[in-house]
Amino acid sequence: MDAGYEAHLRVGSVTVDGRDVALLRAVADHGSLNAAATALGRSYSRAHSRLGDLEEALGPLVDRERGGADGGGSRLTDEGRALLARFDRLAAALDGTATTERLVLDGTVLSREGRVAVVETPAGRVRALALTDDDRVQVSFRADAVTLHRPSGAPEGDETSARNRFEGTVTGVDRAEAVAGVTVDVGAGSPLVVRVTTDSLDRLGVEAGDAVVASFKATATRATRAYDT
Amino acid sequence: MDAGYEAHLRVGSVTVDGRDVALLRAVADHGSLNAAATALGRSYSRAHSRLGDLEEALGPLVDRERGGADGGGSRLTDEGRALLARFDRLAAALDGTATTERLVLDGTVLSREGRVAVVETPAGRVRALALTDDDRVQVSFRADAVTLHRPSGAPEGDETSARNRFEGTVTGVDRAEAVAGVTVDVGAGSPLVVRVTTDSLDRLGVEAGDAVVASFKATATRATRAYDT
DNA sequence: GACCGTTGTGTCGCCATCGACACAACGACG
DNA sequence: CGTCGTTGTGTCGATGGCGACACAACGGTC
Repeated sequence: MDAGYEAHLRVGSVTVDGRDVALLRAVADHGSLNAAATALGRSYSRAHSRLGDLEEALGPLVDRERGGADGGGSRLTDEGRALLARFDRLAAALDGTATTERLVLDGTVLSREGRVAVVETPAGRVRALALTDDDRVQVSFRADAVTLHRPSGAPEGDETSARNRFEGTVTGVDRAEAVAGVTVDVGAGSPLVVRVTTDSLDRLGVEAGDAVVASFKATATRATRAYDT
Repeated sequence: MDAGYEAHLRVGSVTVDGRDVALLRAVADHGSLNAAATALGRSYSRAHSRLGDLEEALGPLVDRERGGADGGGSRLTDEGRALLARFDRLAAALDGTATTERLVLDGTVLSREGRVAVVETPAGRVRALALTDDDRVQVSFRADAVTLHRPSGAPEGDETSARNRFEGTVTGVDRAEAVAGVTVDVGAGSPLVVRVTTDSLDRLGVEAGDAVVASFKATATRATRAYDT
């Protein structure tokens, strides 16, 4: 069971999705809407009308020329390129969250203050952004939202804004291409996985068996409904 | 122009989306598939067949009983509840990234090592996960991925895994319900926004005009194509 | 002036999806 | 044994989206 998403940008009445972006990108690559549509296996007429709808809401996205020795063609405007960049950033952000592993802890809410809740979990107390009013929750946060520290250099509460902290021992290091996964036993049922660059890993000098401190921000952790019973 | 997404979980041949989850949730609330379908304005027959497709791929999701004084009814199985919890976590994660503001910096890649690139930006050098082979990139990261430090307590390079760091001065603090947005001038065109709990803010004692250090992890920052000309 | 590959329109029909509807089976309860 | 509100099926028609296709307009080039 793997997680996925479909990104879109909503502007006024239209929502531009990955399909639209693929079309624009193909226009940029092929130099004509006709070639772009056929390259994507789509009909020109549909692509044309869709592009018209997009431009009605977003302003000119492509410069079009017709006639001439080569028959004409279409190229992206600056706005069109900006839209591609914007969508790429959104896709990058979403892709990161859909594919990045998360640590999930069962817990119960002890207190709330606005959207911030203090949750008791097997690994300790955690502050999280609560998205439910239930008190039985699951607390989760991303593997790349956790920063590792040596116990000696771990920050005290008053000096940093990352006040969720677990102390634990490293159980394994999985080095991949420039990025490593460090698994830390923090006393919970499942281990905490932290994504770190291999570079950082070497500087920290962390190995299996070492004691480390893992810290992460309350605003980066979420509490959702547990749905038990 | 606001960003959005459509979450789904892919299992084998079916993809369960928000519509399916809404149906399951309605079943849990109303105690029968019939009531759930009508409550959602959907036809029973379609809801029934869709549920059958889901269960064919996922195993039993609802306990169904027919007959009896009350005519019978349906209730979620443990697997069904687990699916709801799983989807809620995914939705929470995606919702966080789609709505959380990001700082975007234009930059050029100086060097690469695997997927990790060193990028020169107006605010300084940054390590990021590169999603493109282009050298003209935009570096972006989430407002809740940045941790603030007092200059005195800011960690040195060897003691933490968060090695991207900007020094700057606070230009404003926007307190909302339990969460505050701190804007920091880091020398780039647009200011850096950091999401912090008001509690952390008070502990740090940060006010406008103060010098602070902002740190964030390379694995939490992305480099995407800039698309200029 | 003919040619060519575009852009710009409109129409037609296919196909998937979904609501609407009809009807059998079920089983506890009065 | 009849009643009732379910579950379990199937069919029909409306709707929307999209490909396929046809055809005019355009404007450099040969």
